Amino acid sequence: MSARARLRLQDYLPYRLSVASNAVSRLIARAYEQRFGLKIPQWRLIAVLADEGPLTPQALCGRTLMDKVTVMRAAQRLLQRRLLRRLPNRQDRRSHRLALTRSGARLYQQIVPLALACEAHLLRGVARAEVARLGRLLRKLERSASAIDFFP
Amino acid sequence: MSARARLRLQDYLPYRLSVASNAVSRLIARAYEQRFGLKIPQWRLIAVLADEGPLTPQALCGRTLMDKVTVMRAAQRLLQRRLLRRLPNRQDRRSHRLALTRSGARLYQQIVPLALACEAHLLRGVARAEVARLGRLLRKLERSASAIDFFP
DNA sequence: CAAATGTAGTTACAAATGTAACTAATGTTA
DNA sequence: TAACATTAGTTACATTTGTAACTACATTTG
Repeated sequence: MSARARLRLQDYLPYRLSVASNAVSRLIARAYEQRFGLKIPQWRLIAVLADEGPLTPQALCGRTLMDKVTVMRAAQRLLQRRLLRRLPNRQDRRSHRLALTRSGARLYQQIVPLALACEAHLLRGVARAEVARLGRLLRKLERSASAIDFFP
Repeated sequence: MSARARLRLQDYLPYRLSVASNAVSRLIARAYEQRFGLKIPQWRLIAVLADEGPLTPQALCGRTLMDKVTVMRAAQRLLQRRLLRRLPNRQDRRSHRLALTRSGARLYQQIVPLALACEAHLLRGVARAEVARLGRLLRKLERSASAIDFFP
């Protein structure tokens, strides 16, 4: 391939994906920060714990795909604010389970409508079927990108 | 809405988008870093300058959607490595235009095939029409997300 | 079961990123 | 045109984020 290859950044998928994701993250981050004083990792922990009940930090890493330091820092802040508390873990004394407190659960109930409204705003005018396709495609991209350690 | 609202993080679009974008960015970042010693912002400048010719930092902000400090830092590194050089700007003496050097252009020619291969790998098995739809959808999300300053 | 190895959570440090202040030039208008 | 406001680029600082070391417990294995 000696012919002068070219590439338009505007149409380059990784670029488009990054720009779109940054814009969306910014929007969400501001919304949660202003209203509830929550960073995105904190919100993610709350969302998962509300959905699945008490989990170890380890398990939270798996569910949120954030690394353990990120989970740790988010949890620390939430513990300070008494939105989470620690339950002992009999199976493994190195570990513990994190659980929402009453006020954590209340906060969750307040956030959900905002979260759903954000999503609805972003997807306004997009057909349900297309949203579903987008979801599947994003998962596929994620898998393809994670599948390899360094590129061919 | 007093009924106990719920939200599955796994199916929440902003979450999926963020996770997919992170995975892809990671992949690309490693590929460029290892082979060419380039960070993503540096690669973006090169890509745009190769495509459009000399531009001011200001103009590069517009094209790449990165802020001026990011552009500045990327440009600085590329100037050090003599992949870029500065051309004077007669219209405005505060400013200057950035241009690829010969070796910058050569590097670009080396990167393009890798960049295209990365994209192809990510999109393997996805129909052209679907790729096009994805592109449009990502642009739409970006616009919706940028359109408002803070949420309703 | 004792030594070695691995793992969960934590802490400390380094690098990247964003925000705000600064400088020099431009443009605006009274 | 002198004073004021704005803009491009830069620099400095604070925050965020990722990486690597550390501690306590658990698991493996000779």
